[in-house]
Amino acid sequence: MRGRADGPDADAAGPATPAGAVTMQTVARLAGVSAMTVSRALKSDTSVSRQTRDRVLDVVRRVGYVPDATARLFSTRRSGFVAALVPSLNNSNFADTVHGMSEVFDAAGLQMLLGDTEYSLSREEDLIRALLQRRPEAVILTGGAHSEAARKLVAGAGVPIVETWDLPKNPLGDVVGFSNEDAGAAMVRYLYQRGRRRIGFVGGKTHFDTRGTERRAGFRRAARALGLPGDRIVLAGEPPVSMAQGAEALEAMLARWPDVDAIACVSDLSAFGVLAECQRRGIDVPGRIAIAGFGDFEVARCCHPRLTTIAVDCAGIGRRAAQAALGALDARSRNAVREPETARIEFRVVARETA
Amino acid sequence: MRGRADGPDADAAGPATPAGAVTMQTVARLAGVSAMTVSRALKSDTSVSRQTRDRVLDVVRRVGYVPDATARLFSTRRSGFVAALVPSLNNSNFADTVHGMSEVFDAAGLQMLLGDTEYSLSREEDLIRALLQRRPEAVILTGGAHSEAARKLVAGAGVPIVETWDLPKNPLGDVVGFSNEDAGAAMVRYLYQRGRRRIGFVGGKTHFDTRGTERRAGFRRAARALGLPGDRIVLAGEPPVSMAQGAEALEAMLARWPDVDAIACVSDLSAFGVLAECQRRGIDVPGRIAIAGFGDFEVARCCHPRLTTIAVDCAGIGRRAAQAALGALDARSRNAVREPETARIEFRVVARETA
DNA sequence: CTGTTAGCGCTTTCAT
DNA sequence: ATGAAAGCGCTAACAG
Repeated sequence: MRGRADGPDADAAGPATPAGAVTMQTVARLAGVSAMTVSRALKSDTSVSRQTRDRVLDVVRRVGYVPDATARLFSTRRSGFVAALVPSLNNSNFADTVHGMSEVFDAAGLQMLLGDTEYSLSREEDLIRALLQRRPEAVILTGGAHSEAARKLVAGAGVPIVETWDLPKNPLGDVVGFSNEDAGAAMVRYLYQRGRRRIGFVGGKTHFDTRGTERRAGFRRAARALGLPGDRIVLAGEPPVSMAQGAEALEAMLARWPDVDAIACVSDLSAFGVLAECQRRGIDVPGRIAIAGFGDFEVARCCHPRLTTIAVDCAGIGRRAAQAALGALDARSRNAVREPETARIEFRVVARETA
Repeated sequence: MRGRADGPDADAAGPATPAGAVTMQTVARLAGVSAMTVSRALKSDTSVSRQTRDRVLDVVRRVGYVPDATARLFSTRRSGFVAALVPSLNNSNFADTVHGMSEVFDAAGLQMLLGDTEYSLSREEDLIRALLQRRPEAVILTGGAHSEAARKLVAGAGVPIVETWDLPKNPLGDVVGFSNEDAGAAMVRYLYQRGRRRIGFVGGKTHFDTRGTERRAGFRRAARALGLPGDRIVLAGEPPVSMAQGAEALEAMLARWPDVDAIACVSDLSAFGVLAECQRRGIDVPGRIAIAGFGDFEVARCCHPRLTTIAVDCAGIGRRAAQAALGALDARSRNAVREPETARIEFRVVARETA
């Protein structure tokens, strides 16, 4: 029990540490030492006698004392937090990236404060505003597109910034990403190589998903460079484009360009939707239409036929982003100069059965 | 700019609020008022003259002052945090639940501290230990199975606790869930109704995924009650069971029980794996084998043929769990008594094309 | 080895 | 309408 003393009335707001809760003082009193000694005993400071430490730790166990990280970090003028924003937590690619980050940050004793921008720049700005009030020691953003206000906010926070999943023109700090445009182009070239000449693209409607937009731009550029039509583009809806929207996009694509012989999709989710819809309509894949996705989602590896896609080391992006943040933090603590770096992550076309 | 004064040396740990950063004091000085007045102006306290407020807010904007939530909440003896643990963030069902929670908590001005237990009770315990140091104002756990130490820890924190996605025998506080055993049983009865008599089950190996284990128990119970064999169970690997493991499980199932005419799976992911493998082998679904999943994942709604499954309102679980936490917090703040409640969430069999 | 003092940035409370 | 003092739980720095 945290042993809230039975004070007359509870705090109005439901305090996390109600008056009368066990604090370091309580432990100190019970152990007959000063708070400072408790503090030292807790951090295995060698300058506490074995005897004293044992006595203190015993009390700690008995009363179930849990140190208050907020107070500790506050007094240290640190927050122990890192803020990380992703377009969606309900997306296996970003979930993997978050997982990669948390591995590294956990080991460094930093807590992650997660935000889900829902592919909206204004929501990103709001989240940044809210999260900065927690004084994160570093901020990790997805992509390079941010509102002007958001850029000012994070830049003004004076903490390391890492942008991921993209190669921004004007980075705010470190970058761990890859060129989504190149990825889009690579897929077109792959399809060309496989003999496809009438290639379409299925993507998201708006520019909020800048990565998707860039893949589309890469599609167009590469198609034209190869002398293919680059205008066979179906915008399937707001990002993130779902499987169902992929299915609908097939319909739209066939209505407008019935002779399409390959469809590159902004993600495996929409690609799988296209595939399923082809199966429903009895369209042979890849016989009549080849399909390609992006992201190497689990479904792409498992479905039948297996989806050709582009694989990126999502968790690796997260780990490297976290390491970059730690590197910047470390340089700062050593008062060293450290130029922000851009790490280009590999992507590769994974040839499977649909294209 | 947070305007770090050019102090001689930065703090050793890369402080979130380095000495010399803009604080309320700075703003106060620049506006020629006391910190207290700044504080009031910021919270639109009416007891500040329009003039003064404007002047203060002007300075705030000019220097880009961002209030320090840690300090504010610390002084209020609150944390503004809610801790939420899920078995996996990379699982659309739980991601939806988290999303539902964050909707409600955002509106209440509470920040979520997320933890990913990776289906491990010991990791759950570690996470609880770590998160409690942040003094969350409420704790939301998935399921009712926790280590003894974990139970003690959260119970001792003296904050509202909500358990989700299950109906624990000995709840720690509020519950928002459903009987996974009933869900497993319901699917068997559905398959029976559709004429299936040789039903198998594909699930996870260990007991860490208690929800999966319960669905399996429900399968067995219902099968026996109907006079069917209840032992056709393939354990496909550690939870969460992947699509690929589902595919492997089909092989194992057919090797041992070649006449199986229906396969109920612990989740849509494994079910989809089974489906894809059937397609690969030219096994007619549902002609020769019916397949059923759980969770109504996106892939289940979109694949071909569409997966029969069990749907749960995942986001709703999150919202209701958050509301329960807020309810408990509110009662506490009003010093009212409030008995923890158990909310039974509906689930329903969604009949589609695979069964 | 242990204790004392001061203070982190903010708000609550009481004065003015 | 505004300010001054005290303190939230903890630790850095210095004393002993």
